[in-house]
Amino acid sequence: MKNTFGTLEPSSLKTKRSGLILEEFPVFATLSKEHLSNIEKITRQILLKKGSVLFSPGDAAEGFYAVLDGALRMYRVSPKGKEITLEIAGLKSTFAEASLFSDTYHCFAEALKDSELYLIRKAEFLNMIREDIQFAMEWIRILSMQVIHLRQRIEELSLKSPRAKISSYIILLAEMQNSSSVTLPVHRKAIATLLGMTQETFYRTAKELENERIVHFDGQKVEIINYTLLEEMFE
Amino acid sequence: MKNTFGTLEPSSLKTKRSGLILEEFPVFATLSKEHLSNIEKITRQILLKKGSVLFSPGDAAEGFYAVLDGALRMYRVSPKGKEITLEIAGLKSTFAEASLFSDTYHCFAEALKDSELYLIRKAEFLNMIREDIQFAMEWIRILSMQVIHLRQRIEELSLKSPRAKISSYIILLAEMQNSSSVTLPVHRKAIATLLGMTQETFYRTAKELENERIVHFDGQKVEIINYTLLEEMFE
DNA sequence: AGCGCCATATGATCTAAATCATATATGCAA
DNA sequence: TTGCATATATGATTTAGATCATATGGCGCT
Repeated sequence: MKNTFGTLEPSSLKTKRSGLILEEFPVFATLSKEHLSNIEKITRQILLKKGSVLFSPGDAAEGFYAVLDGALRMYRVSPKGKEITLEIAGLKSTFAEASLFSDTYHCFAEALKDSELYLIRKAEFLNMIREDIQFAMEWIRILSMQVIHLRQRIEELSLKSPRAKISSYIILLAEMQNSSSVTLPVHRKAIATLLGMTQETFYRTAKELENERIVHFDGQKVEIINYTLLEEMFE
Repeated sequence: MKNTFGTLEPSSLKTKRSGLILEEFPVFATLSKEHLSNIEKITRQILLKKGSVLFSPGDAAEGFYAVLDGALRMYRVSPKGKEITLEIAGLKSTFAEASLFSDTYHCFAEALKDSELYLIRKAEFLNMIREDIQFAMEWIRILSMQVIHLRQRIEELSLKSPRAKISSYIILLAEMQNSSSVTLPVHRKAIATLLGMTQETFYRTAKELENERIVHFDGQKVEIINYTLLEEMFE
């Protein structure tokens, strides 16, 4: 099922772009055009077929990645073979930033859809930081924000009830996408795993929330009907 | 029970120290003596009584903290009043680093024991970074490591079975303390909460692991008897 | 020394979520 | 277009962990 590696034909790209592609990434929002353009100079485009594995634990860390199209899942495999999803990187998100200070990757990264990525090369990026204190400060800020975001994820996982977890996740998405109509980055099965529950429980609980007129699911779209009630789901 | 604030008499300090106190902090291990000494110049000593609250959500962020003695718990309170422990900061650990880029704290910090802290002042610290690219690079490395550490916590929480969580936590402690005989930073009740389970489940599961001759509990000490088996507890 | 509080500890019961089982819908591929 | 694989969906049963109850032990305070 999972290819060791897979590439797409460049011709299969939906859109041709020009200029500063990374500009649209929330994580880079505060960077100057010059910084962004400098980053884009040290990137390499990567096209991945759905199911293909980008890297595995122990692989030499080449840098970190920006998701231009598609979605990837980071996961580890326990000794007994159980997969634990660490993160889902959707559209306009970055992942594996910590690889800058590690020789190797420490988890699997697998494309959940056909995906287009930028690899931001490690050595070149570190040089950019070293030579530009302004940029270093920005990067420190970005990492600090990441720490805050991860703490939120931890909080989310600690909320034991499925409805609390799902509500928290939908609110997170709404904040990221800055809209009350959010798009699930990947299929529900993968989200269930990310939130540490079974598909069955996810579907059932989602249906409950829908019956209570708190949210409305329509394919990959989720409409938040009652934001206040949704926030109160944290028990 | 919880005081709004509480201080100890300086005379109650167990030890008088001199020189570079922060040198013994793993997180600062790679910093030069000069950097360390510069950091110590911008600290303020804080003494806290057990149960007192250092900061609450919304309080102006003064900086981050280093635990010289004692232990603190960071937690949030859900709308329904449930407390979620985000982190336990024990001896020689730091916390609230992300406050450098936030105007306010976003959780509660409560002393679980009488504690001695250094507050590392925000503005001064940011200046130190800005004026020293070497130091900035080190701080970026430290934040990156933090990101990795938080991801491990997420993985730990996703492991659903209590024995997997407890095993994972003991291994984490063993790695941090670099020994097969680890000391629990705080009482088990608090650890149970951190790991997202009830005290009862923690005690029971711990006893199981003890009966299976995998670990041995003796007060705050935990002896790892069979490291290999412990690692295999991740189901 | 004595009291009281809280951590530690364990049993009994209850319940929510996992598991097992299956059915329908949907998207992709031949 | 049909067919297969996979996502979505839901019911029945099982079970692990939460909850409730209660007991013991150790430490600090007066």
